[in-house]
Amino acid sequence: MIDIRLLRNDPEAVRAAMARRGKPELLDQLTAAASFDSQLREIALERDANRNKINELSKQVGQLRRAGSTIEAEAAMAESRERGDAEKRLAGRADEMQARLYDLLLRIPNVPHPDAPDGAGEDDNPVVKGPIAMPIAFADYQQVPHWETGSALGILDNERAVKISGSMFTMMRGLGATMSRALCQFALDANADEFEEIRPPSLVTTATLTATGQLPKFADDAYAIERDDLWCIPTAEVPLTSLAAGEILEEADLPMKFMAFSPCYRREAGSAGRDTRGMLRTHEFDKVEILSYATAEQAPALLQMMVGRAEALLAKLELPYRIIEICTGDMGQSHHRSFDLEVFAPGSDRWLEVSSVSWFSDYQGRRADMRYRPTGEKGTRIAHTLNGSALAVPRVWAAIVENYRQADGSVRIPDALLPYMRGATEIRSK
RNA sequence: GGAACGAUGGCAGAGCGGCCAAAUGCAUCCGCCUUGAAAGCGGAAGGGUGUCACAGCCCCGGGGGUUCAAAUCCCUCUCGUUCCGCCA
Repeated sequence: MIDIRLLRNDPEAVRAAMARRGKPELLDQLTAAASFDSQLREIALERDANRNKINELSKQVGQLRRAGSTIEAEAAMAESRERGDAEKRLAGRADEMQARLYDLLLRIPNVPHPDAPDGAGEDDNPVVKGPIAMPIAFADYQQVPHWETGSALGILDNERAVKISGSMFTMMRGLGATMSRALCQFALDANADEFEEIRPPSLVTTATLTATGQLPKFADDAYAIERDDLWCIPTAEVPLTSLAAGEILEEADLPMKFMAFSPCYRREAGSAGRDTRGMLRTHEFDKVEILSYATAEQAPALLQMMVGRAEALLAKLELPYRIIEICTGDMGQSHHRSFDLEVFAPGSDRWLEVSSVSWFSDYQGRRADMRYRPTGEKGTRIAHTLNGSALAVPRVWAAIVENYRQADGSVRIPDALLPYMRGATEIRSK
């Protein structure tokens, strides 16, 4: 959520920042929120004054009773009773206004960081680094889509995945399955020096999915288990962000860094027909996520650090990659500043987004009610959150199968994964 | 799924419908004492909203109700503990 006080005190600054997202309706939402807010404050003021009077009268009743002044006590009770009706009416209106304001605020996206590049959509995202390790030309034998190589080698069996679960599910077999797990282990091991490993639940409550920003606006993208009022997580970001929900942290403990392996579930409601071949877009996939809680001051350096962490994995896997920054028109709802890492897949002949690292400022922290106590200061502040995919398995798997394909149709295992492959150095058909 | 009990400040733990934002202990912070520390003594200290600052208002798991007045009574939900049932 954006800071309603900031909108109240400096509406022009918020509007100017929000305008950079290029969606005029957002400005209308800001206007509506500001109007609800001022109405709410007006009613609350009146309600509180009335409550104060009731509280005072009630106190008097007790005192008068004890003093034996029954008649005066009766009078105070009568007056207080009358005010009770006004209290009900005012409280009802205030609650209603509060609910409307809250619901609206949940749907308003974060404001972009001043340094985030302007742009209308994904075509305007600037490349900020790379391409790195990009060959001048790819060999013919590399320009084979991973789904062809995968089924030829028996490591990808999407036909049966579809039989079992329907379209847009995938299944790896043999050394393909092993390599999938190897990628996760590799990503976890590479970050274990600084990030605490968490194995979070994959099913979460509505409140948890609201904190990160998926709800209420993007309910169609998530799998719901309605009978139990639970949701399948689309990323480990969701449970990790709510780890400290409702808590007050100490500044001395920040930044806090976590990593988690988890399955990720996505309905892909808006992308029917896209990337239907292979495993570039599936309803369920594995991912290792890294995430930090931080102060506002610590966040920018952490963002760079986390981009560096994700990059290091691609470099160690010796895949061709580049880093792009997300422009204001393409930014996700919760994002304040965001970078994507892309790997080139010569068989699919395209760049694949394999990681997204973002700073959410206090947007998620406010939704999750996650604060910290600044050392030597009174009060609390909303914690900042940052997260990123360390490694999303299927697309990296696909990129490896294409980049590492050899002239005889086999696939060499990247050196970085050798410790996790039970001695296998390549994958070839039996 | 059934039964019983429970949920109060960082933790533990009192709390008669009004004198309760809430005793006490531990932990924390600041003084005094001490060469320094411990002990001892004295003091400070919850969160939110709101205000220039006060005031005011809200918060005793969530929601609802009774009452002039609710941490306290009633209903309900959630969670926890124990026992039973089931089960990787």
